[in-house]
Amino acid sequence: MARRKTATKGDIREQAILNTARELLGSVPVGQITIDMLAAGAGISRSGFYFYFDSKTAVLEALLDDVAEEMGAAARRWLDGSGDDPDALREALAVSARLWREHGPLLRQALLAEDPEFAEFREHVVRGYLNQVAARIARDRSEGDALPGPAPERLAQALVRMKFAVFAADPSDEAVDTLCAVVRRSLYG
Amino acid sequence: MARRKTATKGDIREQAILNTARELLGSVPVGQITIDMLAAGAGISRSGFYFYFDSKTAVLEALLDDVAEEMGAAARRWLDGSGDDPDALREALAVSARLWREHGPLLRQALLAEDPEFAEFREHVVRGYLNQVAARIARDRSEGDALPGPAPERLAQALVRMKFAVFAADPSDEAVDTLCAVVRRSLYG
DNA sequence: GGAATTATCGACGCGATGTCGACTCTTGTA
DNA sequence: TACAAGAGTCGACATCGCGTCGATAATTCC
Repeated sequence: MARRKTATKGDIREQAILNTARELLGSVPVGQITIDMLAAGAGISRSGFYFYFDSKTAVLEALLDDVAEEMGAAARRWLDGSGDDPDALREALAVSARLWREHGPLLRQALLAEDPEFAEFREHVVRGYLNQVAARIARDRSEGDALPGPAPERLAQALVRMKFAVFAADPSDEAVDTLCAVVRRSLYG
Repeated sequence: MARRKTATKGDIREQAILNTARELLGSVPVGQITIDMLAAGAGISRSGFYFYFDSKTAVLEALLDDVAEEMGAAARRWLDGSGDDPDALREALAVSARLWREHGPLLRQALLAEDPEFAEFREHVVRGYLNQVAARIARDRSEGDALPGPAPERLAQALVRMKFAVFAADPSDEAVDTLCAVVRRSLYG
């Protein structure tokens, strides 16, 4: 569905800001990225930046949006399956690890940002993910595939947060193995 | 061992700053605490603050030092034991949860601060804790108490980071139960 | 080809940080 | 006890990053 004939100048600039942010995240601690840098990278003045985004945080949020989607897609297969499915689980974790490797600074920032607006967004995303995992656990339990134990929501919270925390510190393949093992043991014994 | 006759004026002020920080942490988001507030709370001018601390971060670090010590002490009993010891484990986790309830903002801040100096301190502390847990796991394994599985260091990392992440989000008694269950299942089946 | 809309900038005011030099206490000691 | 050295304190700066405003330039659309 063609929305507009040509990308407006503004669209280009907006992308330029986003791209600059992506690049900077690779080399500069997120806390030290300044609106000046973003604007300069996009070839506009600092005050011009505000035409496109309300704040630095808004930029990060836009970036995070994309990554969060990939993250969700990566887990879909395991989430939709049932019973102990090592392959699906490992694949989901492996993709997740890759995303953490590629977007570490951004995701780490997302994980702990104090900014209320940002925090709300994060909690919303995490909450959704948590619910899906909890549902998966409840399903397995009711079908007799998974062991009884802590409430599904609680267990989901522990495992999901473990995943985030471990990948934040070390998104390696070994970490994937370890998480796989802990998750399977916690759910299926 | 009496070190000094009287606490010097400076010592008192330093404590006053620390106390002010403690109080503020209970009511103001850590990111919004300003040196002004700290100084005012201690009854000195903003520039006077710098006589005692190099920065806001230095104050937080001093506070964290204390809490970290309590945290370590809380885990000692379980760390020094061996085999599946639900009581010791639960007690360690329960005390930990209490500390998170009491010092949540500070600990959360510590968990994610970007400040390089602070981050180094944190990693040092976490690293030490990780090693102790890894040693505990290795010991249990070699004595045949714990199941084989991922390398002790890896497993320790996953479990410890899970603990931090879960308590950061929710240091409740239910969380203690859940963590207890996951840890025991991961180690002893 | 001119009115609306879109894009851009410089200048301003704000709040926080950190530094400096000067001033005032305190304290030990000659 | 006087007084020098050090401890403690402060106000005045200089700096930086943020966000806003009003003016202006570029573009699009009728």
